Amino acid sequence: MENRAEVKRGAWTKEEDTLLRICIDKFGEGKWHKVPIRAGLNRCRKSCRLRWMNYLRPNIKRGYFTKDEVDLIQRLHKLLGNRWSLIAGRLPGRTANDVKNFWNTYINGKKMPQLGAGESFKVKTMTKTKVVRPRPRTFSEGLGSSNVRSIKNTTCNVHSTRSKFSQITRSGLSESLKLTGNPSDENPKSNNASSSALSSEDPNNMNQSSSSDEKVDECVQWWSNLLDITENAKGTSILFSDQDPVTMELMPMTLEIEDSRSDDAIEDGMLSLSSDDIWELIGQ
DNA sequence: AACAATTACAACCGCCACCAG
DNA sequence: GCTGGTGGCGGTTGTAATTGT
Repeated sequence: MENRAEVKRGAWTKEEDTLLRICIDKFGEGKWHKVPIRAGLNRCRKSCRLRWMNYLRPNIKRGYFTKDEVDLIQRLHKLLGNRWSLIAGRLPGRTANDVKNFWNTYINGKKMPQLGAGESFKVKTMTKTKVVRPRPRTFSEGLGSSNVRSIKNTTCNVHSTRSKFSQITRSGLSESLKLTGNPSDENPKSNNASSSALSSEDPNNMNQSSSSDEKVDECVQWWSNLLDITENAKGTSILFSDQDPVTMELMPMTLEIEDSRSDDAIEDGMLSLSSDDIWELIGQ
């Protein structure tokens, strides 16, 4: 544990940056408690990690946010709330701190965003929206409605206008996620992999994989698909069919749906949603 | 030019989850 | 099951730079 009175605080000098960079180059990321000693820095582990993650790490993009980035931040924030690390994970080169600062400065504060050269984007006024936040939930307790029981053993098939037909199946995924709601949260070390996986995502290829190496991709696909829903909700329906009992624990959106539906909405284990339902859920 | 106010963002703090012993 | 160490996150603060008066 660091002694606050003894470690240096405040702005980093170039010399400190150099020492930290050399240390990471030599030993790699991680083992942050050893970094101050290895690097010869009189800084706490957290400070070293933060400096590296937010400033020194290669490929960090600095400067103006582009229109596309702003748009993506807004949409992801609508979905995820203040889950800055998750949002930043979908913005290559941007750090969670950058995104958070940007949001607090420009969007939350209703100010104009910084734009790339030639951009004419004007950020629209944000209104309070219903955020679909992933939270670990179980069907067996707490909710207690008949609907919960009726769709307890389900998987989720998502039909969207763009992806034609996408099936989200997460067999094996629950193991890696330990049955909690947020893929990236539960596996933070996969964030980089998630970002890279997104670059090659194929919205038409959402089928499950049994390989453990591809679990991260499935996590990404889950979020991608959810985002897809928000973009293409017109004419979208979500259907539940009998399968995989753990799947629903990873589907907070369906839980939201479930909570608000009447018994009539479910027929033969299937729940259909109109586009209005979807828009309501995502706060449009 | 001097000072005040505002902006931008780096850095810190406290908390939480996970894991090993 | 408990505890301490660690990594990671979101909220908040500090402060240098910029802008306004």
